[in-house]
Amino acid sequence: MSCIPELTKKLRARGYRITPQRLVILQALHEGGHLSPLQIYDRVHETGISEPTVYRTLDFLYSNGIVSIATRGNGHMTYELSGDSHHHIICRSCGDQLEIASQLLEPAISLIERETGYQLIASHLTFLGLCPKCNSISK
Amino acid sequence: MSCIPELTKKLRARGYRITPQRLVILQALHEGGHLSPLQIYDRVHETGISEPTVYRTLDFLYSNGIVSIATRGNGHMTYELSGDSHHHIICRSCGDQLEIASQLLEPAISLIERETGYQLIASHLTFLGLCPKCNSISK
DNA sequence: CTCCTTATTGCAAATAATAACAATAGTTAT
DNA sequence: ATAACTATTGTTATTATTTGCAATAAGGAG
Ligand SMILES: [Mn+2]
Ligand SMILES: [Mn+2]
Ligand SMILES: [Zn+2]
Ligand SMILES: [Zn+2]
Repeated sequence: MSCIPELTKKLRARGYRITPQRLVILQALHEGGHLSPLQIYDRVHETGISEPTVYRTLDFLYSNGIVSIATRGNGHMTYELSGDSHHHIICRSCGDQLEIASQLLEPAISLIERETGYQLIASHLTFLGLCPKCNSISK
Repeated sequence: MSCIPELTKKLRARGYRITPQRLVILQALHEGGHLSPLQIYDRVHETGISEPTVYRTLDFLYSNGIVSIATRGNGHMTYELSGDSHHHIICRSCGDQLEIASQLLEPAISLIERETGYQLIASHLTFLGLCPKCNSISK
C-alpha cells in the first residue's frame, strides 16, 4: 500500500504521470511522520521543486487516497502516507498526542453508514480533548 | 447558550473584555451557517474591523467554546456558533452535505474515553464519504 | 528513436493567514 | 467623573497558500 512501485503503477493506470517531483515527495513522506507542506518543501527544495508543486502534489496524492490529512491543534494541516488506519487525539491544554486504532470507531461508522446511506472514508480523524493529567488539574 | 448577553457575561467573568468588534462578529455568526474567516470579514468590514481582528476573534471565541470549527471539503475552516451538537458528512465526489446527530457517535466516544483516559471534546467532526448517488455511480 | 498529446511544472502574481508592536479603549477602583 | 491597568485593536510587515499561464516533459503511438 505504501510501496512506491505499486503506487506508481496504480497512478499510471489512472492516466496520471510519474514525475521526479512526485517521487521525491513520496520519498520524503515515506521517511517521516506528520509533515506540513512547508516542512516537506524544506526537505525537498534542494532538488529544485517549487512550492506550488509541493502543495499541488499533496493535494493530488490526497485525492488519490495515497496520503491522509490530519489537522494540528492550531488548524494547520499535516500529511502522511496512508498506512494502517488510525485516528488522533490531541490534548487541547498541553498538546499531548495519542493515536487510537480505527477499530474503536468502526461500530459507530457502520451505524452512521446504515442511517445515512453514505459510504464513509473515515480514516484519520482528529479528536480534541483533555488528557488525564490536564483533566485532573482543571478540576 | 447562543444568547449574546449571556455570552458577554461569561466572558467578562473570565477577565475578557467585550468590544464592539466582538459583538459585531457574534452578530454575523448568529445570522448564518458555516462561515469562513473571510466571509465573516466581508460581512463586517464596513464597520471598520480589520482582518487580523477577525481571525483573532474567531480563535478567541473558539478557545472559549463559543464557536465550533468545521473543515470544508478542501481543508478550509469554517466557524459557527456552538449550538446543538452535530457532525457533518461531506460527499467527496459531489460535495453534498449532511448533518448527523451527535448521539450516533456517543457510544464510540465513551469507549474511547474509557480506553484512553482522555475526556473528549468531540463535537463537530467532519466525515468524508460517498453519498448513495455517487456511490452507486462509481460501481 | 521520433513525434504527439496533454498532464505537470516553474514562474510570477494574487490571496489568505499570522506576527510584532505601538496606540487605543474596556473595566475596575478611586 | 477621573485615573490606572492591561486586554484588545489597527497598522505594517511577514509568511503561507493558491491561481493563471506559458514552457516542459511523461507516456503512448508509429
Ligand atoms: Mn496520523
Ligand atoms: Mn456544523
Ligand atoms: Zn494535556
Ligand atoms: Zn455525492
